[in-house]
Amino acid sequence: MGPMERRERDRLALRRKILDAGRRLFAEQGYEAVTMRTIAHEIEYSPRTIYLHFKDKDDLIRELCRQDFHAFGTEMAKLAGIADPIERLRAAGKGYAAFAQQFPNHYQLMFMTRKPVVDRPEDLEWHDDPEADAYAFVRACLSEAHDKGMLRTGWSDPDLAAQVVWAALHGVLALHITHREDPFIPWAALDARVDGMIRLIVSGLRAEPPPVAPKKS
Amino acid sequence: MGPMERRERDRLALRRKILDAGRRLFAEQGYEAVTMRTIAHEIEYSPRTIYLHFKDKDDLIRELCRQDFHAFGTEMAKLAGIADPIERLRAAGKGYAAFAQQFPNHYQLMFMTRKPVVDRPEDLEWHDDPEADAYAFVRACLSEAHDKGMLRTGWSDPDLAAQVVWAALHGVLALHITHREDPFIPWAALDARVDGMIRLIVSGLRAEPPPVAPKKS
DNA sequence: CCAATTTAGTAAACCTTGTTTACTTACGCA
DNA sequence: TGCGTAAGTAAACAAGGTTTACTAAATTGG
Repeated sequence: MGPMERRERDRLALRRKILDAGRRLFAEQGYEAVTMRTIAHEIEYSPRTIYLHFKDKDDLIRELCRQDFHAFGTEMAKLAGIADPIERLRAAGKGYAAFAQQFPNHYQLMFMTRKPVVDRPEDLEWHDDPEADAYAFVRACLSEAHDKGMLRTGWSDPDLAAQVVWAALHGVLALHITHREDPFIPWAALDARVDGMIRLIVSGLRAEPPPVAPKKS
Repeated sequence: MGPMERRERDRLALRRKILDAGRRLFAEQGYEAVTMRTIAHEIEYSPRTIYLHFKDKDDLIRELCRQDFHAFGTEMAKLAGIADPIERLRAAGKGYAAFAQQFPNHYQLMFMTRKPVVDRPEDLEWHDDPEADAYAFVRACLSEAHDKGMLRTGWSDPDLAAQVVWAALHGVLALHITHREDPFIPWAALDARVDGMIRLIVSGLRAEPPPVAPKKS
């Protein structure tokens, strides 16, 4: 543990400090309201110092998103214990909406901001793992539901199904975040819209109970 | 028609010139990429001149949005001839998606940008008119469908239904616009997603054919 | 231990962009 | 003709992302 190690440790500590301050400030005030100068002031370093750790503001944001995506994916994965894939999906939808409601600025950064394409291959490696990637989780639920014959015909492509389901919920949250104060729309309560959308998704996807039920006759 | 009238005419002509240049540039390059200086240069006036017609950049944008919303609403109203309210809704969904696909920057401005609350009452007056307000159009379709018993139980609130339906489609288009180049998601074709969403909406909302059909037995 | 080099950090400047101030010009009108 | 208002401009200001040029500290090779 020579001086080199300590320096590297200090370096990482400062990097983390920048990330933590950035996350906090962004969460509180949103992307545009937080300036590099603000972050620098917050951590008591000069603005230039941030650029020793991140190429630019976008790079910093992207790193925050990366971490948040990962944490979000592992959060989703905790629902893996629910046996019924459609119930699992329902729970995932509730969790997704709760996250967006609790951290609208993070949601905005993660799902409502166009990020220039990244080419670094290492950024891709954690994907497709349902343990860490929320999209893969949803896709897996729908794939399983389809294989068990629980879906209507026409939903055999798990990617298409996952994208439609994701988009449906995203729409509710995106409209809430951008238009929540719009006086033109007589908004129903957000919870009602989220529940309504989940209801729409489930009744739109789920196959009708085959003949009815064995009890009736 | 003295000189005063001519001056007023010139004034309005310049205002329109600014709006036209702004619309064109915004449509091509998006909100952030277009600067007041760009617009000024485009119309061959000094930047200051724009401020004689619009309070600030936001005011200019808002006026563009206002016009576009109105045009969009009247476009929707052309579908009023379709008798079946659910089919009418389906056609409106297709039209909505086509607009977003053709003018993604306008769509972004109109539906994906948070606009400070406006207090001018005259900006509200054209609302609730299904002839000019796309939201009111969708709401009316769903209200009619409900009254004709075409919807499942639980969709008696036309505002909630309209907001859920709108959000579902919006989600597809918003994700397309912000994440279309995201390498993390194996996107299905946009048309497939739009059609899938419309299918999901219709099968999620429409009441099942009552006992089956009189033909079967 | 000392000098050279690398590294971390800073102050000040640069550049772009929205916006305003202070001035000029042109025109209608008495 | 001269006055006042309206249209227009150049230049400046302010904010914010980013860079340049410099300083100081620490590591390292001899």
